[in-house]
Amino acid sequence: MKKLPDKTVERLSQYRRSLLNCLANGKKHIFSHEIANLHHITPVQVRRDIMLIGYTGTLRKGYDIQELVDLIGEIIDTDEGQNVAIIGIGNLGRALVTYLQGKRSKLRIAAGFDINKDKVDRVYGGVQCYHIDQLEEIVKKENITIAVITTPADETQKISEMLVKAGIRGILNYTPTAINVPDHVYLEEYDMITSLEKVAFFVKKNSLTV
Amino acid sequence: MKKLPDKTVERLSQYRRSLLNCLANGKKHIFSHEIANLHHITPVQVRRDIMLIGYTGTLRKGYDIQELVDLIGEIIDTDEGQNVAIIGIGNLGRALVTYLQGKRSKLRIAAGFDINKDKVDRVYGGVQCYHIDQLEEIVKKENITIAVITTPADETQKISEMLVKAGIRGILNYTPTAINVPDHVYLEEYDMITSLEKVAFFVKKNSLTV
DNA sequence: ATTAAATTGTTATTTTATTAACAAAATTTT
DNA sequence: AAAATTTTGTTAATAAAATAACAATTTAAT
Ligand SMILES: NC(=O)c1ccc[n+]([C@@H]2O[C@H](COP(=O)([O-])OP(=O)(O)OC[C@H]3O[C@@H](n4cnc5c(N)ncnc54)[C@H](O)[C@@H]3O)[C@@H](O)[C@H]2O)c1
Ligand SMILES: NC(=O)c1ccc[n+]([C@@H]2O[C@H](COP(=O)([O-])OP(=O)(O)OC[C@H]3O[C@@H](n4cnc5c(N)ncnc54)[C@H](O)[C@@H]3O)[C@@H](O)[C@H]2O)c1
Repeated sequence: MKKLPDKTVERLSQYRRSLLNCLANGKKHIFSHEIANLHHITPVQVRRDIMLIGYTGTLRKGYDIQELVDLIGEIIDTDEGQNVAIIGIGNLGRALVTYLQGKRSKLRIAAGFDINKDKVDRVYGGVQCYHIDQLEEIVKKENITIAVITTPADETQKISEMLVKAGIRGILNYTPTAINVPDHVYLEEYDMITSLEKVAFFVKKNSLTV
Repeated sequence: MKKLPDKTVERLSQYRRSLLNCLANGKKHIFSHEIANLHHITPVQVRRDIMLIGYTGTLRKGYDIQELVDLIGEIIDTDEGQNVAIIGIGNLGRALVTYLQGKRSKLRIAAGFDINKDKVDRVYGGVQCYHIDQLEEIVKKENITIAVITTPADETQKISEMLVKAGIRGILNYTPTAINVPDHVYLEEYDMITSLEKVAFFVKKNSLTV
């Protein structure tokens, strides 16, 4: 398959989320404009994305939801699934563990890591918390490929180096400190303040233009 | 000023975050390539963004950090600041309150809302939690313009309608249920699973192409 | 049986975003 | 003093993403 646009990959994940929801409600088929409505985009965008992954719906019935879900799975997921570690079992880390665990069959939260004695060796939302010193050992043992960083900001760079050294292949960084990783490690960073400030900016703009 | 590209607005927020950090470390000036390194982008992108907001650095010294921070503030913030409500004081809501409160002088977390008797009338991270029935009253009293939704997913649509009715101007939705709002309300949605799946996809892709 | 309506799939066009190119100015080196 | 270097600011070019246009097909309506 030819290279999928980044934005298409993102949207496929979003489509699957709502498609799974439809399935849960007993819905079997869906039209491009229905998907579009669920995601604030145009039906053409939806059809184009679906075209790019080589799926074909049926005229008048639309897309078979289960087939589409399966195909998106083939694109995003690996057969065996990937194991994920949460680094820093604080407020956000714990919230994430409970949110993510069990949500996707091919993403397993395999371990948490912390430095605080009170947290180490406890279980949070079904996930074992290890001491950060055991990172490399557990990453290897559990075949963890992805890490989510939710430690204090000033630990971020150090943690990211440990993760790279341990052989992690992808990092999702929720701390406000940007990090640098080698090319073979995929990095995604997100800061909630930026989302909030984006909202603030457009609210301000709208009030001015009205 | 002419319309700023969406992406520029996002980056300005990110620049400010790291610039504030530089200031805190006593740094006074910064070059475009330094900002670029902190955000995994090119120096040209940085200069272009800064050009768009009409700021001019000095050759050989770069940008005056304080001036740049102030100017970004003039763009993103309002003079009086905006008040924010967090709807749903669960795991994520509480994490957010403690994270956001006091981080930006022009964004004040003015109230939390929940439906659970145990949470109502308590204070979390300095923020008073009210019953959701008091939404409209408090939104008006505290002049709240922005809401962050962190309730269970099946409450999302109902909550968003209440928010619109209460006069909220911008919504940041962290639940996995997309919502629909009128044009005059700015909506931003984010799902952590999509970020995680994006990482998963690119990790998979990288392992294949190596 | 014909026409109209709905819907997909795909190419073409437009818009938005990023990157490249380079002139201008300040500083440093020779 | 002249040449080289560094860095900004801006326009031009390219790339990526979104939208529009429309043919093709199926079903429904007349
Ligand atoms: N709370 C939020 O909603 C939120 C939102 C966005 C970003 N963040 C960021 O996420 C990070 C975590 O936020 P939080 O509110 O959960 O903070 P927190 O203090 O509650 O949690 C941090 C956890 O990391 C652990 N830790 C510290 N050093 C460590 C190390 N070297 N190795 C492993 N674990 C270590 C601490 O023991 C603690 O359990 C912060 O950087 C924060 O800025 C938080
Ligand atoms: N926990 C995470 O890291 C995470 C990450 C991404 C998204 N989310 C989403 O964020 C939402 C909250 O997650 P959580 O883990 O904090 O859940 P939670 O159950 O801990 O918190 C939900 C809170 O909302 C309150 N609530 C319920 N109905 C309400 C109503 N009608 N009005 C006001 N408050 C109401 C509940 O009393 C509870 O306090 C969920 O939709 C979840 O899918 C969570």
